[in-house]
Amino acid sequence: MKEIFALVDCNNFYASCERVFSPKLEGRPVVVLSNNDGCVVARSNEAKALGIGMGVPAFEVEDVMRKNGVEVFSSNYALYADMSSRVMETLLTLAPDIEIYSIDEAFLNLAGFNCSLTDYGRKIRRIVKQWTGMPVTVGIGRTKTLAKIANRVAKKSARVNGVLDLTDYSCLDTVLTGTPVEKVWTVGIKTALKLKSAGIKTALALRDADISWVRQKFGVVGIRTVYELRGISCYLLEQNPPVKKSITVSRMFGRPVESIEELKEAIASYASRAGEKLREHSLAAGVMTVYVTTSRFIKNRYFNSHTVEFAVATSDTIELIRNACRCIDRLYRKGCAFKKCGIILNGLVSENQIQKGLFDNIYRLKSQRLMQAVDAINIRLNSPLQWAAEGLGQSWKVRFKRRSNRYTTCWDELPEVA
DNA sequence: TCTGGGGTCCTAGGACCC
DNA sequence: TCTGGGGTCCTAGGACCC
Repeated sequence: MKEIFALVDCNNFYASCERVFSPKLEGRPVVVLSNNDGCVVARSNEAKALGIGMGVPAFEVEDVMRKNGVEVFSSNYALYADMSSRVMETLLTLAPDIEIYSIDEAFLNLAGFNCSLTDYGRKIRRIVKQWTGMPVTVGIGRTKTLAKIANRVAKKSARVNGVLDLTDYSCLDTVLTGTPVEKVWTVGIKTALKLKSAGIKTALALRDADISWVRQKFGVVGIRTVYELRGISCYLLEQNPPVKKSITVSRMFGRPVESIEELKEAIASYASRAGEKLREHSLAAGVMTVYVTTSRFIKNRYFNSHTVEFAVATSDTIELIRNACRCIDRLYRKGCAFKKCGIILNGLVSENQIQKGLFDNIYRLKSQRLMQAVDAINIRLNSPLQWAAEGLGQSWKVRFKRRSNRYTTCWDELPEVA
């Protein structure tokens, strides 16, 4: 049986999450900012119409936002993650095989559905909106790449009412002609430039490009994209989330950090979070990299990193913090105004496949029990336990000046009905 | 003054082995 | 004088995704 993919994509996801619990935002321009209220990461259609671009620094659009009364929010990850799982659970009732592709997108396998796929797409839209409040768009195609293109067109064209089915679609060539090559999935900024300089400007031109030339210039990724545009599926539905290969925790600071003590507090708190993530996935890390950096936007940027290998893979927060702080001792440079630091864990292994060490002198069982106890307590507490190394004041912490309430995950912040 | 965070895959090139 | 060839593994960096 031939594959049929539907891509269900939440419209302006973060902005729509804010609207669900604040209906007065309906019809108004809404913008959500990244960590530290730095960049624009989501915009309602009204905000897009004002010319506010994706990813632009907030300070660059401050004037236009103020003049037009744009509603501005800091990122509220607790809310967005919870809304995402509500949407995904709803989709699971509408199609048995789904791949959760990102926080706001899922691929559905619609092969074998004996009905009008357009009608089914409309049903998906209606039910997701009714059950979760989230507006979504549905694009349908014979490959993931074509489903992506269908979704993009459905978002832009009011005529199709949020659903476009490109399987057996008579105007497929017209759609591909109207799709700039840089909008094709897997074609990024560099590849698009190379393609355009070779005269390939649309998805249609890429579909009809010479395959050996594509292989030579763009490798197997390029080949797959061309085949996908031709309706030959190269990317299958992946229902089981792949095993993690790395875990990163990094944040910009709320203000420049110059003292080694504060740098250590920050890295300790990221190491603590990294340990939690390891244990959430029942993993242990064999390798840890710590990096520090000053601003990307100054001339004499200082960036440095240091990697340590653990003799025995670990998920023990105390061990992570101790080693991360040692890394900071090596990386710190006096007089630098640090803007960010981070920790990357690699060499991940399942916690029941840890290779024991002959000369290991750490009492692992004890530390394991301690971590279990800490995790269990933190699940129940609103403000989690902290390690002393994380510091008390934490004035370096990221800013979230305009965060909305965590309506769905925090008892103190439930929506109120007047 | 102010510029996010967390991932994956692929490839080329070096190290190393027989 | 003359210095092979083929294979694997690992890593860093590039490119891309949301």
